[in-house]
Amino acid sequence: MPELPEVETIARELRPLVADAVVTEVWTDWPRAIRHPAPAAFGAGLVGRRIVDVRRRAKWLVLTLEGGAMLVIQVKMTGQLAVVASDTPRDRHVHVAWRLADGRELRLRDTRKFARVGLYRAGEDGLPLDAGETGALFAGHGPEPLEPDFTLGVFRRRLRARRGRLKPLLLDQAFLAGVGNIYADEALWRARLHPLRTAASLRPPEEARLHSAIRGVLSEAIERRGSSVDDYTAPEGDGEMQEHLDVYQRTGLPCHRCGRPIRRILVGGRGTHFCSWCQRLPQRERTSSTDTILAGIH
DNA sequence: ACGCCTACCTGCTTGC
DNA sequence: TGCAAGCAGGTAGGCG
Repeated sequence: MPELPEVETIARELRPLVADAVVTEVWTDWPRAIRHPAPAAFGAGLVGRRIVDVRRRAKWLVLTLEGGAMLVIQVKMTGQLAVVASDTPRDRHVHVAWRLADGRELRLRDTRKFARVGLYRAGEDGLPLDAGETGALFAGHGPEPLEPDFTLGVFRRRLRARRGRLKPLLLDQAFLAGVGNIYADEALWRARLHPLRTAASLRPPEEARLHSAIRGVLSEAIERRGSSVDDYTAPEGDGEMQEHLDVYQRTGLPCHRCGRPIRRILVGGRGTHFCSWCQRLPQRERTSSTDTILAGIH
């Protein structure tokens, strides 16, 4: 499922494929995928436009168009983007397609129809002037974890302002942009922190380990072109990070540090993988609610 | 602020 | 073997 490294990989691979291409027609069989504006205006606003750049913000793809508009694509769980010759038959999971003037077609394929697209006018520094009902598009997102301004000091201040537990916090896009279920579990394993630890309880070295683990695992995953688990694939094919994961979907398999079996619990309804030896929950942070979670199956 | 719930979806896995 | 229920999770919205 695409998180920051997967969306970054899609953006990097899509950029050379569609830069300079001109949209000539927009097709959809699932108008609900179009978040803004109404489907007719979405199509009309795109036809004749040249794509000048493809970037990533959080888990969103942003295609900059000539003339100051942005085509925004959220692939969410199962969305895939590909550029193919227009006469290639569309399978039943292709729900939005952008025909290009050179005979190719950009396609959004999504088995679960969770993906969303939108067309916005680009304002200064990339913020939309007209974000429709969604409000300022990226206003609710936290910092980009790989940007230089995401320093340990910044992370520390944000952690100490929160009272929740680490796992749900890392998944909160308002706390930090781009981390999802895979890399939340991987970062916590690398930092040797239990997913049920509370953010504000971390000691300075633990905060530093987590900061470094988040950046490290996301950078490595980008180098490996993302984790191809379930439906994720990039425009140039599958990534390799799935072969280098330490805990995600490794329930029962030996921990790469200590050899003990990886455990799976449910935290906030999300499957959570960790090593109960390497990532211990201090006695002082145990409560009846942590006991209940830890007593769950797997 | 936070945790918990539901909804959106469908393919795959599990259980009977 | 078949069929239904359960599960997966990114994100938004609602509630307490």
